[in-house]
Amino acid sequence: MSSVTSAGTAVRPLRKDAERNRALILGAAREVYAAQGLDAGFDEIARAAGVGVGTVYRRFPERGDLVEALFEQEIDAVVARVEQAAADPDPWRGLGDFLRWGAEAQAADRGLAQVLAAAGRGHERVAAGRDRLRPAVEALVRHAQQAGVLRDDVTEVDLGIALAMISQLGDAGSSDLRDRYVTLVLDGLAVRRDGPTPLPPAQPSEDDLACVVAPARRHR
Amino acid sequence: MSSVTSAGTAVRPLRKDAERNRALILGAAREVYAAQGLDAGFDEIARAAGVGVGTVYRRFPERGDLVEALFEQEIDAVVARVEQAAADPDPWRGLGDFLRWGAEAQAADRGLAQVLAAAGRGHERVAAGRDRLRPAVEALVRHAQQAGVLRDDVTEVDLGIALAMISQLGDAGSSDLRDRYVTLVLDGLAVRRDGPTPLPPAQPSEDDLACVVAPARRHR
Amino acid sequence: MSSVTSAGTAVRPLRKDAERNRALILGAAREVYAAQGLDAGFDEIARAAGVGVGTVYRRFPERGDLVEALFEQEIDAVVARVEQAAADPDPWRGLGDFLRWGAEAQAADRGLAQVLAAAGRGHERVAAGRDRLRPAVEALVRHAQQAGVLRDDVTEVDLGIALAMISQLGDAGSSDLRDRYVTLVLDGLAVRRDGPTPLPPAQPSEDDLACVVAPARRHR
Amino acid sequence: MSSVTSAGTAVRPLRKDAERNRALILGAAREVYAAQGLDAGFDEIARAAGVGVGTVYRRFPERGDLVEALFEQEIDAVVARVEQAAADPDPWRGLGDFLRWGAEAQAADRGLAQVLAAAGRGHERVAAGRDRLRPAVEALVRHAQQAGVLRDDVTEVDLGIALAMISQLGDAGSSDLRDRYVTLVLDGLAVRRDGPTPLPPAQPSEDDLACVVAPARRHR
DNA sequence: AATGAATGAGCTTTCATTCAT
DNA sequence: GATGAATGAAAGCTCATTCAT
Repeated sequence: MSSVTSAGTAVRPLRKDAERNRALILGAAREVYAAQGLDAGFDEIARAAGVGVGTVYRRFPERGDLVEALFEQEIDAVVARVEQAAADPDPWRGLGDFLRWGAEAQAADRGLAQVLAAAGRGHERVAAGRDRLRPAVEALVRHAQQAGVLRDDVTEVDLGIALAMISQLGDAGSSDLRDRYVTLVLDGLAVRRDGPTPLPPAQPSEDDLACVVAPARRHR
Repeated sequence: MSSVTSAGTAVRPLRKDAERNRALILGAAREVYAAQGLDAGFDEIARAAGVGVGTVYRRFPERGDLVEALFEQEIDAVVARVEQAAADPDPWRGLGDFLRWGAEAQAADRGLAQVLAAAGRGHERVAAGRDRLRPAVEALVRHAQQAGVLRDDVTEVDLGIALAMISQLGDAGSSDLRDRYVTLVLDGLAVRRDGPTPLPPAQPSEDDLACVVAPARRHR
Repeated sequence: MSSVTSAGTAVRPLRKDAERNRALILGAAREVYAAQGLDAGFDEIARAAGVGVGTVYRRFPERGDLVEALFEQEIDAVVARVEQAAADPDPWRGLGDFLRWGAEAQAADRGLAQVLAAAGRGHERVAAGRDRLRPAVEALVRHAQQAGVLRDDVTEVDLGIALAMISQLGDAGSSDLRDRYVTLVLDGLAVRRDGPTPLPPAQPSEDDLACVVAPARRHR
Repeated sequence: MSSVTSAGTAVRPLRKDAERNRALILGAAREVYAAQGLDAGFDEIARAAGVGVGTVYRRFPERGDLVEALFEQEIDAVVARVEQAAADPDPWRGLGDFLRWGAEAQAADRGLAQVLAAAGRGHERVAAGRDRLRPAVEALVRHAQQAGVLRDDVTEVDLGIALAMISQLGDAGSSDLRDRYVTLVLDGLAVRRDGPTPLPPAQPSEDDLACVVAPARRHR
C-alpha cells in the first residue's frame, strides 16, 4: 500500500533524501509554473528548488514527466472541488461555485490553465485526470438542468469552454472582476422566461476544448 | 504632407526605396504576426519581406515600433467596422455583429488578438487607436441600452472583455464554435424579463482590459 | 567560374569577411581535428579560429558539413599525391612512396585517419573523394603487378588496409619508425623468388576497409 | 595467503561480500571493456555487475586501478599463450599462431587491444605484465631466427608492433580478413631467398610500442 | 561497506541584436 | 541605406565523480 503511487503502479519507495528533493522540485515547479507557465526551464525550477539540474532530470527524465506528476495532484484537487460543487443541494449555486472557483484557480496558476486548456495533449495522466473531471461536470450540468435552472442546450463541454474563457482574465485580474464575468456568463446560461436563443452548433466536441488558446510548450 | 507620418510627427521623408522596404516589411509583418503572434522573430519577418534583418531593425529599432506602425492601421479598420455596427438601425443586431466580427478577426489574426488584449500596454499609438475605438463601442452600448435590449449594468469595457474572452477560442476553433459562444454571451448580456443578476463590481476600469492574458513577449 | 565550388555547385560567393572567417574556421578545424580527432567540439574550433560559436554553426549547420568541407580539400591533396606515385616510372618506388607518404599524412592528422578509415560513412563528398582515390590506387597496383614486382594476389583494397595498419602507428611515432614498418609490409607485398604464401580470403571488399578501427564520431 | 593480493602487497582481507563484489565488478568490466573499449563509463560497469557506482569507485578509486586489476589477469593468459607458441617445435608455425591468436584476441576485446597498445603507459602492473610477456616473445623470435625462417633484423618489439597493426582491423573485421593480413605480414617477416630489404631504424625501443594509437580516454 | 542520488561543469544548439562591409 | 554575417548569452541535456543515507 505504502509502496503504491496514486496511479496504482507498484514502485520501490524513494530514499528519504530523494523523496525530499522530489517534493522540493514539485513545490518549486508548482510555483514557477504557476507564475510563468509551462515554458519555464528546468534550470529555473532547479534553482528554485535548491537542487542541481541533474537532479531534476534524474527524477523527471522527460519534461512531460514533471508536468504529469505535478498536475496529477493538482487536477485531483480540481476534481474534488467540482464533485463538491456537483453535490451542492442548490445546483445553481454549485454551478456558480464551479465557475468562480475554477476561474480563480486558473488565474492563480498559468500552468494549470495551460494544462487544462491543452486537455493533456500528450500527457497521459493529465488526460486521465480530465476523464475523472468529466463525470463530475456532467453531474453538475444534469442536476442544474433537471432543476430547471440551466438551459437544456448546453453540455458539459460548453461549461468547460465557458470556464476557459473566463479564466483568460489573467493573473492580474482581480477576483471581483472575474466574478463579474462569471455572473454575466451564468446569466447567459440560465433558463430564461422568454426562452434562450438557440445555440449553434448542436454539439461541441470534447476536442473543441483543446482549441482554447494558450497552448502549452510542444513536448518533443 | 509627404513629410509627415500618420502620427503627425514631422520627419525627413524616406528615400523611395526605403519607403518601399517599409511597406514590404509591414506587409510581411502583417502575415507573420497574424499566423504566429507577436513573438515571431524579426528574422522571419525579414525573410518574408525579402529584405535583410538589418533593414527591419533600421526601420523599426524597437520591436514595439513595428507593432505600433502595423496595428495603428489595423485598428483603424476595426474602428471603422465597429462604427458601422454602431450605426445599425437594429442595435441588437449591431451588437451581435460586433462580437461575431471581432471574434472572427482576432481568431484570424493572433497578433491583433494580442494587441487588443494588451490594450496597447506600452504601445502609445495602439493605445491611441483604442481611444478612437472607445466612443464607437460606447455608442453601440448606448443605442442597445436605449432600445432596451442590453442590460443597463454593462459598460463598453465589459463588451471589450466579453469580446476578448470569446476571441480566446483560438485560431483552430471553427467559426460555428465561436458563434455558439457569442450567442451564449449575448444571452447573458440581454435584458431578461425576470431581470438580470446584478453584476459585481460596479465599474471595471479601462485598465482591466489589459488583464486579459495572451501576454506579448516577455522583454528581458 | 569564380562562383563555383570545387564540388561544381554554383553558389553566390561569400562576402569577403565571411570568406575570411570560413577560412579561419577551416584552418582551426584542420589543426584541432588533426590534434584531437573528429570528436573535438565546435566550441574549441570556434575558440581556435577566434570567432563565435554561432559563426561556425552559420557556416556549417551540420557537424558533417565542416568535416566534408575540410576533408574534401585534404582528400584532393591525397588523391594528387597518389596519382603522382602511380605515375612514377619505377612502380615499386611509387608503391613505397604511397605508403610512406600516406602513413605520414595520417599520423600527422588524426582526423584524416578517421575520415579515411570510416571511408566517408555518411559523408557524401568525402566518399566521393574516396571514389577519386580508388582508380589512382588501382593504377598503382596494376603498374606494380605488370612490372612483376607486386604479388598478383593483392588488390587495391589490400593496399588501403595495409596503409591503414601502418598509419595506426600514431601521432607520436617517429617518421623512422613508420618507415621501418612500411619496409616490412612492402617486403610482404613483394614478389618473392620462392613464391608468396597464398592469401586468404580471395577478395576483401571495399567495405572491409571501413572495419579498420578508430571510428569517427557518430553523426546524428 | 589470503591477506596478500596477487601483486604481493599486504592488505587487510576484504569482507566476504566485498570480495564477491570485486569479482562481480571485474567480470562485468571484462565484458564491458571487451565490447566498448576502455572509455566505457563506470556507470555501465556497475549496472552490468549489479552493484552501485559507488561500489565500483570504492573498490577501484582510480579508473586505472580497475584496468590494472583486470588486465593483469588477462595478460597472464596472453603470456601463457605466447609461451605455448614459443614452445612449438615448428618455430614458424609458432610465430603464425602468435600473430593469429593475438589478433583474434584483440579483435574480440577492444580493451585488451587498447591496453596492449598503450603498453601499460601509466599502468604499473600492466607494464609488469608486459615485462613477463617480453621474454616469451623474445624466445619466439630467437627460435625462429635460429631456425633460419625469421629475418634477423627484427626484434621482439617489431613483432609486438606488427601484431598491434593487424589488431587494428577492428572488431568488425572477419577472422578470414585478419588471416589475410597475418599472412601478408608474415611474408614480410620471412627470410627470403633474395634477401630481405634492410629495415630502418636499427632498433625500435620498447616505448615505440606505446605509439600505436587507440589511445585510452583522455584525462582532463 | 554499499548504494544510487546529487552535483555541476561541459557540450550542443538557437536566436535576438549588433555591426562590418 | 541595405545587407546578412557575427556575436554570445541562454537553454537544453549528459555524465563522471562525490557524498549523504
